[in-house]
This record gives sequence, C-alpha cells and structure tokens, in this order.
Amino acid sequence: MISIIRPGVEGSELLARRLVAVRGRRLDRAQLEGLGLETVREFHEPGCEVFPPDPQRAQVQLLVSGIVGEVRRLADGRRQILSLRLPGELLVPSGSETFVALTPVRLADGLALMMRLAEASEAHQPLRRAWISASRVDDALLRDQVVRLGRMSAYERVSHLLLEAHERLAQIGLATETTFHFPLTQEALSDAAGLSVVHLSRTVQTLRRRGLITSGRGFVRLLDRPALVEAAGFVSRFPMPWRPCDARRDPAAPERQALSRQGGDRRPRLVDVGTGGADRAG
Amino acid sequence: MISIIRPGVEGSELLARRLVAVRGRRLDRAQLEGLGLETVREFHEPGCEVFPPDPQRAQVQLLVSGIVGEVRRLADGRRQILSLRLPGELLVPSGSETFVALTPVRLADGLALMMRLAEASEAHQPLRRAWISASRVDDALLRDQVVRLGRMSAYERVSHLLLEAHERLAQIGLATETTFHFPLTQEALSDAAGLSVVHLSRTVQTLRRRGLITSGRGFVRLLDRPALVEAAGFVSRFPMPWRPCDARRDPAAPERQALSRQGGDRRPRLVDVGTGGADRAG
DNA sequence: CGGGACGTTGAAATACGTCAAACGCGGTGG
DNA sequence: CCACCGCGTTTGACGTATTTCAACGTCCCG
Repeated sequence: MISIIRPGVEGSELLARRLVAVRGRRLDRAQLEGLGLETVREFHEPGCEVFPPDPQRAQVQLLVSGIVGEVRRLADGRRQILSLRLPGELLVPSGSETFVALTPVRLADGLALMMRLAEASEAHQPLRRAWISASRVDDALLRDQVVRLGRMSAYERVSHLLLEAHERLAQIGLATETTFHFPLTQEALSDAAGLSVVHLSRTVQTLRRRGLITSGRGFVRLLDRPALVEAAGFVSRFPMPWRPCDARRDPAAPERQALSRQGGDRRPRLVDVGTGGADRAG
Repeated sequence: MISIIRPGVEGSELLARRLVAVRGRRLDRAQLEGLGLETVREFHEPGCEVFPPDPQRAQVQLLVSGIVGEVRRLADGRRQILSLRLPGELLVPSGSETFVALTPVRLADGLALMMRLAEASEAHQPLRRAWISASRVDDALLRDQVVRLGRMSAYERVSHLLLEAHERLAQIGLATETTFHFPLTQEALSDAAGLSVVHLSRTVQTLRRRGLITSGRGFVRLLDRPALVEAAGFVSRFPMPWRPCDARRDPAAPERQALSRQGGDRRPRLVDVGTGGADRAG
C-alpha cells in the first residue's frame, strides 16, 4: 500500500498534482522547475513543532511527506487542530498558529516557490492562477471545518473528516479508491474533530461496527463511501469530483512492499488497532 | 447611542477606518476616492439573502450598515454562521456560502474597489497593502471561530463572540468603550456560536447574572471586560490593541438622538429584553 | 521484565439539545 | 382605547450526546 510517510514521489510532483486537482486543468511542469524543491530539508519526529527550524532559514516550507497539524493552544492546554496539512501543501506560518508534525515529516524550502508566486511575471501566470485556486480550496476546507465543529454530531464529524482526508489524498495519488494511509494518533484526530479522545475512539468503533470503515496499522478503508457521504452530508470542494484510476497507478508504484515489512514508521502509531483480522483483503 | 443600522458615517469612511485598524497605520484617504462607494445600492430586510440582486449587477459589495451573516446550511436545515460581517467590510461571494442580512442592511457596489485592488498600480500600493492586512485579520478571525466551536464551552463562546464583536466595532468607531449596538436575534447568535437558541439564551443570562454584561434593545454593554477576557481567553487579532477616545468622537457624532426616538430599526429585534431597568446609565 | 505510548471500556457527571408552554412587546385592526 | 397576533425571548422538565475519571489491555522498546 501507499505510504504517506514515504510516498515514493517527489514533493514537486505532489504539489503539481494538487495544483492540477484544485484547478481541474493541466499544468505545465516547467512552471515548477528551478524552485529547489528537490532538496528535502527537514525531518521531524511526531509531536515536534515544525517552525521555525532557525530564524534565518526559510519561513515557508513545502510538506513533502507525512502529516502536519495547524495548531492553536488555549491557556489551559486544550488543543485545536485547525487543519490537517498533507503532502504537496505549503506551510506558511501566521502568528497565532503553530505547525506540529503529527507523523514523521519531510519538508522542502518553499521560499523560492513563494517568491515566484509573488512576482507577477507573465511566464508564470498559469502557476499563479493554479495557486489562487488552491487557496480557494483551502479556504473552503477551513469553512468546512467550521461547519463540522459548529453543527455536526461526533458521528458526522468523523465521517466527514475521513472523507475529506481520503479525497485530498486521492487527488494527489496517495489513496486508492477505498484505502489510504492515515497514521494519526486518536488524540490528533480528536483535536481535529473537537472531541475528547475517548469519544472519538467510540465513534470510530461505531463506524466500524456499522461496516462503514475498517482501520488499523495507520490505514483507513472506506467500506461504504456512499453511506459515509450520506451520513456526513459530504460535499467535495474540488472542481472535479475525484475518480479512481487515472494518473495514479504508474508513478507511485515503486515501494508498495518496503513499507509493510518495516512497519511503516518507527513509532507505529495507529488510528486504532482494528477488530482483529477485519482489515486484510487488499 | 451609535446605531449600526444608521451609523451616520459613509461606507468609505468605515472601510478606511477598518483598513487603518488592521494595519496600525494611517492611510491617505485619496486611496479610496473615485470608487463609487457613496451610492448605496441595496436595502434588505432581515432574513433576506444578500446575493445575488441580479446576475448582471456587481458581485462584490461593500457593507455600509447593518450586520450580515456568512451562512452555510446543511441538508436538514441546520444553519451555521461562519462569520459575522460588519460595516466597512467587503462581501465576496464564494460558492458554498450565502450572505444573509441579519438586520436591515445597506450595501454599496464594491466592484470598482475590487478592481483597484487587483491592478498592481504603483499609486495604490498602500491600499493594496492595507487590504492584505485586512485579509490576514479576517483569516485570523475565522480561525478564532474554529477554536471557539471546537474547544470552547458555551459560556466561553458567547463571551468570546461578544468581545470580538465589540473590538471590531470599536475599531471602526461604532462602539464606545463598553457599549455597542448589536441588534441580532438570539437565533442568529446561536447559529454563530454553534449552540441551540435555548442554551444561548441561558448562557447570556448567566453572563448577566454574574454582572459581566447587560443587554437589551439591541445594545450590549460589557460591564467587566477584564473578566470576560479572562473567561474567554480572548486575544485581539488587531495589530494595535484598541483604546477608546481617539478619532471616535468627532465624525460620528451627528445623530446620537435620532435613533432612540425612532426605536432604531422597524423590527426592533433584541439580543434580549434585559433585566428590567439594568441598562440605563450612559 | 518493566515502562511508556496508545487504544479501549465502564460508570458517573455534566453540558447541551429538545420539546412545549408562557411571557413581553410592539404592531395592527377594530 | 383595547384585543389580538406574531415574533422573539424566557422557563421548566426531560432526554441525549459528550466529557471526565479511572482502570485495563496491548504493543513496542529498552
């Protein structure tokens, strides 16, 4: 299976896929050349804050692999994850939030990309426009988060969150039609969903008992997507609804095997341990 | 007292004040000339959707007076107000959201402003930069909303919401040090706070019983701001903390009186009816 | 073999939602 | 002027969703 920790794809490729997905249009790969995105710069253990590595280093980073949470903390220690950041996304620090690695993470310097986006050069208008589309999608996702937290039950929130994660990962080729690697702690998930860990755990189990998902070893499988969509009132924020099996088979294929032997990441954090043998069948 | 329905100030003036507040810097008023903001175009009764008046009309509008809610609806009728829009703010429609008038509202065409912001003309760089600051503040406020809904109790949410409203209104001269006009239905407030109307009502009453606020006739008075700030863990998102009594006395003064005689707005919606005579004292 | 991180479970407390009725108020029509 | 009505708020009783606390199981690692 595909690993989000080691996707087997370059960061710029993931960025490109994302820009294509948010715009629903092709993008000339030349637009992303010469940005120095190949050289991965950081590696963080889960729980670490991602910014700032050094003050003088770039303040914008491209997430190449792993999952990062955009976090706000309250005085008494309560934590809210504002958004989950997935590979191919740019992390721009913004005052009141911190970026926290929720899994092992690799980053690339995003400064050159940021500067290319800022300059209004004629040659890079397609990139610029794609970027604007990406920002709009990000914005819509943040508003989804508001609605999730404000008006949805725990059951709906978790379903919605999983559907969103699945779609976003699918768009960049890091999910199959039903399955994706999502090695988050239940504590992280609960902070994203605005729930207590305990209640999140129970909610996930309800989803499993009802046969909507299975999960374990950091993988989630959506057994009945239509039912989940129905339960969560899920609406896609991408211009094109995702459909499986297009550009997703070829470039990501290399390390299907390597992962499961090694256990994926050193700290094998699981969404949950699964119901025994429920999640074989690949 | 100052009315948010008829502030006695032009829309461009409110916009200007806002741009000053979000940047913490002066702004040459010439930057806002020739935008056609003087001609107020719309008048909506509460509950009406603000967009679109006509397809061919401008799709961007400046809110000149009154309060607008940025609304998402779920399939079963649940409603979440993503953000409250106050006078001097620009309403840009965005697909999944609708703008709903929560009080009587006046609007001006914002298209010319939008276009001036888009063109990179050297002359209007200060405006452009101020606008970027405003966007950043908006963004921070939306994230505040996420935290409110995700990790705060009803009591904290309402306190926080009131403090935010007060500060934003104070920044544009529509609030005194303690008091502001806020003629929202409790239903609207509850949809903003992610609570049921009933529970919101009880929460507001708790705040009153504890002597933190009084309210009635659409006005809210913060009796003990420090206590509210403490209770809500409130943090300002403006570059300069607001302090009373600077530019707020002169230009807004004209129609102090007109309002209370007329009852403010025709449908005198109240935040609540107050505890009898608790809110005199000027 | 012990310890720590993570997930699960059960019981009890509580915050919040729902339902239904009453109230206050301003507006309207007689 | 009063009676009535509609809208918004308030209240009480009650049900439910969610949290909290505490304990236990498991896996991995030292």
